[in-house]
Amino acid sequence: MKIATWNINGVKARIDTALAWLKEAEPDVACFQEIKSIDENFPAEPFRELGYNVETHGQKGFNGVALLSKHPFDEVTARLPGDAEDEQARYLEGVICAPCGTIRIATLYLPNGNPVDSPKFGYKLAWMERLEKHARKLLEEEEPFVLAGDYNVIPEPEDARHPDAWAGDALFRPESRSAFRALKNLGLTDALRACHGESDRYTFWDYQAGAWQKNNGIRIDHLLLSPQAADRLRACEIDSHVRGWEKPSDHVPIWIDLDVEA
DNA sequence: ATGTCCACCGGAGGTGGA
Repeated sequence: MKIATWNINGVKARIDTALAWLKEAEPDVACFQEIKSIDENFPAEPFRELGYNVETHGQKGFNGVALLSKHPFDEVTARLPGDAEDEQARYLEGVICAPCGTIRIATLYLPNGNPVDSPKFGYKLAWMERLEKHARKLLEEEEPFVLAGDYNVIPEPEDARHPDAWAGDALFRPESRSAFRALKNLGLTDALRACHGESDRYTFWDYQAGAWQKNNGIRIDHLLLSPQAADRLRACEIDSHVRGWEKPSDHVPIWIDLDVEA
């Protein structure tokens, strides 16, 4: 079963690119972030024509996440628990019913957190604490699950081409990295690092200053796996070539292959 | 030397967000 995640940076602007990639990659499940659309305006039909069931949790103008699955959904839940006041559309979790069994998959768009001297950084860290608490609860079930998305965290220096340039940025602040480590220390597996030890594997290249051409990238899109999912991890790859397409997102898809019959 | 892009509002380009 192939599960992918991709910050598409606007579904309206990216519809052709997204459809082209889905046709090429043929994931069973795709997690999208930054759809920048309300649910009513999400162009679900072209995705349905490719055989996907579509679930969205959007808001006007920015943020917004979506789940696409070739298998039917069961108990889809929007919003990360822990703050009833949080109106930002950043989390959608669904249980997928595949012939071989069920798997829980979340699409998440973790707050950027910049500038760090603003309330945005506190919001990011609070959101990460809520995510840890929620993951802790999911782990009690001892079932396969995947937390996939744009974490807006550079976990280690080797996850940036120029780590020094990110010193002080919310994506690389010790507090953000520590919160990401805390998540992993619950017993979750960073799929890319489980499959590839070497550096120079990035998922984001800024639109500015020729970052893609210079390979000035960072790794901020991650799939964290429960032990029951990690046991079945066969592969994890980054579709970097998509960054070189016409009208690209600044992020590229990253996917895993799990050893379960799709 | 940010050298960019997206969406909103409103009906041209400024603004917020990344």
